[in-house]
Amino acid sequence: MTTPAKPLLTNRATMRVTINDMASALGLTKSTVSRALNGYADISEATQLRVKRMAEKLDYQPLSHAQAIKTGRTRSLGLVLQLSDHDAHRPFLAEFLAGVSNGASAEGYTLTVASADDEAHMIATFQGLIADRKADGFILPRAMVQDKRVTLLRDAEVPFILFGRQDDDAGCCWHDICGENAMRDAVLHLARLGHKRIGFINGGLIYNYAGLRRLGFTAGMAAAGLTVDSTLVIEDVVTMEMGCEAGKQLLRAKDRPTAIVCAVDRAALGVYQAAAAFDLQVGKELSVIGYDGIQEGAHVKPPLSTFAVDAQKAGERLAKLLVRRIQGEPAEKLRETAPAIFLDRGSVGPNRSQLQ
Amino acid sequence: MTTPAKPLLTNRATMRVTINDMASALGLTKSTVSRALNGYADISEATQLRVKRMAEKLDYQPLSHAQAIKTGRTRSLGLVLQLSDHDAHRPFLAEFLAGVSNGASAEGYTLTVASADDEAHMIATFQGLIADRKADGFILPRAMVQDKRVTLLRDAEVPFILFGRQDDDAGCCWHDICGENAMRDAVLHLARLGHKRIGFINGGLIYNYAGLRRLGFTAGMAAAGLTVDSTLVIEDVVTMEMGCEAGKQLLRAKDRPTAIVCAVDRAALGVYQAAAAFDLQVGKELSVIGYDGIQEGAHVKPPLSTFAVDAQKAGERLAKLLVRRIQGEPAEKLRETAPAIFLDRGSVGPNRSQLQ
DNA sequence: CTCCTTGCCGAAACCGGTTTCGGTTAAGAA
DNA sequence: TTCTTAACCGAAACCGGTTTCGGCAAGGAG
Repeated sequence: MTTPAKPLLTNRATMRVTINDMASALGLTKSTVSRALNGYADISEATQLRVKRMAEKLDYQPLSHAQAIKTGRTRSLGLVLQLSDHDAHRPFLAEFLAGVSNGASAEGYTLTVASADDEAHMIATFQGLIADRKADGFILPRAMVQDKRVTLLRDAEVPFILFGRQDDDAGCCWHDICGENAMRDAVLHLARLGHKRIGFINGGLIYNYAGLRRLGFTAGMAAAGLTVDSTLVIEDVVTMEMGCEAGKQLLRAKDRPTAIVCAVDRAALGVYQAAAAFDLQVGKELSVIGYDGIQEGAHVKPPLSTFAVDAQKAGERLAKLLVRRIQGEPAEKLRETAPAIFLDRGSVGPNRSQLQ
Repeated sequence: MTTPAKPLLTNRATMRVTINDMASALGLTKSTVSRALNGYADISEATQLRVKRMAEKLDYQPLSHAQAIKTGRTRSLGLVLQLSDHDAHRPFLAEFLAGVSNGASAEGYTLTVASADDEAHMIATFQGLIADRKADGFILPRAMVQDKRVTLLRDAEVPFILFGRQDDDAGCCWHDICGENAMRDAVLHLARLGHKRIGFINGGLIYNYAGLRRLGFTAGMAAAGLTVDSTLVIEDVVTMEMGCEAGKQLLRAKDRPTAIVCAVDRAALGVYQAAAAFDLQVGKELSVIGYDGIQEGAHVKPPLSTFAVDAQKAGERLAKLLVRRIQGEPAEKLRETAPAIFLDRGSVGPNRSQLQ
């Protein structure tokens, strides 16, 4: 057995300036330099300033994984993507990732991304990343009702933040879009246009948002003085195909709805197909409102009226909040929601049915 | 000035087993343990085995950033996404990322992702990641003709791999899909169906693939015994809107093409709109072939015939090749291509024009 | 039997930081 | 003047690894 193959580069061309360089440039010891940069109280203001100026001048930045071996924190955020979940978040993935990455780097953090096929692989991935201290905290996209990630991270005492909310909220912080308000507003908007029989196609029940959006829908119906017909509510629809099926089922009803609210745009696009199968014109004979604001919605005819979520902004907020969590702020202080923006396009119109 | 806020956790619940634990469990020194695990020749086979067994038993894995401070390598791959480029790679982003992440973790590497808005931000991001040693090597998606990333990384002597190819190939390794073969085959397929006037809508000229695909198109025309009408070739089309415009321009020609080959699916979807504007039925009066295999192509009517690329597989290969590059294999040995898979769906038919 | 390798491992330095622990100096109190 | 105290910084240990160097024992050659 021979010595292993030599790496491509032992010493990289770009020689960094280390804390020792700083120390000798300043005539101080490296311990003083370190404490000055970290704002310790036992270093005089004058010295702190001198050190920080020199750091600026020499463009010194401590090597994150060098400090990590002592501090345990590596200034990086973790993000584990689950792929099996019916590509529900693929449309926003690029924006979301950009947001997270920007938010992280604005705070001096980097982003470590992993992916997992199923739940078992997922928790194994988390455990690996935690054991290797690859991330100081995690961003959990798509909060679920029974979220194993939450229990895992809570047990391991690793900071995390949810994109979505959580009922069992101990140690949970989050940033979320108020989907329930959007659903409520959708119903109210339709009611104002004279719609009375309004169908609801909900999203994936394993996700926490589904319960909230159903609540928003029923709240809207109640506020509009309408009663919810449980035969007009279909749950757990996440793809266009399923949306088409659900749409057909609703349109097949003897007292067909004049409007359908969808918890996700993909389902709404499926409803377009169902409407076509029933020779109904969307926006005239059938009103449809979606949620998500995916690009395809702008290209169908008529353009889908929907509630757009700013995935990039959400990613950025999540990253920034997680950093604050890592730095010790209590979880309860780090919970916020943002509204979805209604895009009133072509798929909604006044109720034309005889029943009105 | 007080001491900074205490971090959330000083010692995490999950106590790792360190090399010292290994050493004392084995009755060896940590230097011996380290060399045994790294396969040094001056450690006896018996001891190596004993150490490795114990590592297995105790589930010991060296902390990557602890070794990094000495070795300089942190077992992580870097990926910088550029967002401004007309969302050309967004459709595959999820699959691509999954592939990269899987390939990396199969080799014991993690993935560090960053994003950049423009070129300046991009190189700044690279420099930051390099200075902080956040990645041992980089995956460069979408090889460009003049690729600043390549020159930057070459200068910094940091390993990298291209998704795409590069003319100035010193130090470059890559994995790429043979788009030129796909374009050639598209032409040959159309020629066999009697098409003679074949238009070509090329993709973004800043990318290296555009030149290759144009070459493939002209090679196909030559092989089919057809001459290229330069008025039927439109360059630099990357969005559906631009594809629609380009399609209209082609269909406006006095001797209108009976088939159009598109270097990217988005352009092909634009051609669908153009065809609708000219009251031409795609697949009958106008044949269209795309390239990429994006999901939307399966949902339009008729379904778009296209060449699908396996983005996940590509990501996986890229990660694995990059690891080999990092471990010292010469770049020339790490260049490979894969074919795109033709999906013969509904948008291609025999030439029905009177001219045939 | 001595000398020289060779095989094998321990000791110690090192990587780039952080953090604890003292020690010195100057200022204020007695 | 002397003692105490606070302010400030250096020395050294430490984090979890890697790598160089040197030493010991066994084996082969002379």
